[in-house]
Amino acid sequence: MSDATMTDTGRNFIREIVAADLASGRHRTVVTRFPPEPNGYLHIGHAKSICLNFGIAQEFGGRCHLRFDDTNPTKEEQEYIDAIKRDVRWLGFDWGEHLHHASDYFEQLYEWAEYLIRAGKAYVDDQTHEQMRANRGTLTEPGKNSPWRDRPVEENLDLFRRMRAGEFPNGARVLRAKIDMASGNINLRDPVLYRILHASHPRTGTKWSIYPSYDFAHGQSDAIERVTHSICTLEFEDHRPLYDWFLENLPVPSRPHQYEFARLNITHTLLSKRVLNALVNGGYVKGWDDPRMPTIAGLRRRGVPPEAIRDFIKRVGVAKANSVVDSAQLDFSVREVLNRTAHRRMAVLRPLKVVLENYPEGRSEELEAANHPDDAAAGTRKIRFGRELYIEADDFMENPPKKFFRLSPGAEVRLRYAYFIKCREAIKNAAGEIVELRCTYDPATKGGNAPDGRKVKATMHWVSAPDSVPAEFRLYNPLFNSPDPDAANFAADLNPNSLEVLHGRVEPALTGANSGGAIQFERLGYFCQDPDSEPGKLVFNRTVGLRDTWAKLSAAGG
RNA sequence: UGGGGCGUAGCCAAGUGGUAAGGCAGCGGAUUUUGAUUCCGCCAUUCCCUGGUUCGAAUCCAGGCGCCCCAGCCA
Repeated sequence: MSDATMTDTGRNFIREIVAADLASGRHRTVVTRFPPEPNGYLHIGHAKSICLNFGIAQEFGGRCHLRFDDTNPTKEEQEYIDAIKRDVRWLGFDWGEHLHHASDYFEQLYEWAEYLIRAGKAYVDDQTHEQMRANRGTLTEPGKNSPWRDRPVEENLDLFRRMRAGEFPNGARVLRAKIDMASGNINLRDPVLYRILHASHPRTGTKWSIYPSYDFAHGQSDAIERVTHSICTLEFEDHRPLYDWFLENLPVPSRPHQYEFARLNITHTLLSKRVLNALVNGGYVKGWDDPRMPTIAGLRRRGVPPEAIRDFIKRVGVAKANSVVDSAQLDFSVREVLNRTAHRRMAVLRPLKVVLENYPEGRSEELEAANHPDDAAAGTRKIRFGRELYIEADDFMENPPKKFFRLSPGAEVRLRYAYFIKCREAIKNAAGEIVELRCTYDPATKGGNAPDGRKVKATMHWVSAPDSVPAEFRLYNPLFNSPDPDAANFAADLNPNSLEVLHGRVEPALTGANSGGAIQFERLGYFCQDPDSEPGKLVFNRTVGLRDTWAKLSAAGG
């Protein structure tokens, strides 16, 4: 199934705007852009913007640019630029020739700043940071004009050029637009266009000692690139009048328009670069790609396929209402893709030894197992069966409750692809813990069917004791205890049990065969071999579990 | 009487004057060599509230209420 044939439930009002603009002839081709600031790794919230921007361009035969909004060199790093490019590609999108940077336009932006000065629409302000803040007014009171607001054009030009030349220290002066200090929209109270920053930029080095603000760079960059639809999140709604003001007062080559949508929120997940940064720097996780992280890199390492992320984004829709999507929704999309594609293998997370007393010692045999129950093309593999096996400890209960239909004393179950077995006795150690099961097998049931037609209620997974290999299983729980943690004190909501490590066993067929995609350990869920595990050591990250109605029944006490 | 947005089921989300789509979650049931998958069925007499207009309102009008964003020389 391709993305196009997947259920697309959510409405997307932006797609409708684009379709209407194309139909009316307002635009001949649609041009969008994904404009990250390279100050951190991309997370699944960014995936919404990426899928939206690239998706719309794709759908309408237009193009989508990748543009780094690199106007603040104090926060930006090359590592992030590289990671962002890698993640966008991995998600399945291609910007073609259109890799751009706001810094590509620094010279043009500077010229436009002088243009505004000459038009009497911008001025150099000598006020201190504190004075500016004090004169900005409040949410309910208007601001006051700066004493420097009516400085002559020539003086503004001279000062601005000297700012560029690096004559003044950080913070000494700024260039401001002359709009309206009494506006109800605070963005229009003479916003800052340029500030002095003696900092080295990842791309322009030390060439500049002044840098444009987001507001002065964004819309003009869109115009230079002939972006038609500049799609951003809701918090920029207030900036739209300013975005438009620049485009109307500058000789820009095209007239883009800004549209806003609600950002993505997911339960048990914090999607803010500030918090993710703190998690990495505070050592709460191993890095930006820790499988517990909601970053694209973390999800990838966990084994989430890009198709699942695209499907998830498509399902949640694009609207303007603030919302929090249930993480079960993401799990569903992951399972949806993995169920179709992941090969099946058997494994035990908590091994319990089973000895088949009537199976001849020293003998073993080879059985055939399907790699995928619904896809014969996935082929089969051979697995070894013998007298000593391991089953999942959870699959045995000495005193089973009603409706437990796996192994218990006297009960008969099927070992998948193998034989029916019956439990005779549970052996315990001095502490009273069950350490081994003595069972018998029915040789007539080879392959898993009884010639006399008798049925069993359960089919269990297993591995051969001598032939299986040890493996480490990492089970990831939500990083946060609270469904909706407070970003202000995320540390208080951190879940100390976000990582659980188990030492179990897997089929040897797994060794080396699994680099890349996730596999399903039958009944245990989907796992991905950790790309960073030591050579020769098998480490599996749990991508997502299976729906487990038995777990629900027992949790409910049923 | 600062400005800008948003309120449809437990969670997302369509619907824009003709009698409440779809998905997730949940709940029943069938099939099943994964308690998975798949398949069937159920799940809003009502759309934040109150009035009004209309034959007819989630949709239009008026007035309320609630939530989010904005006072960086961050983006």
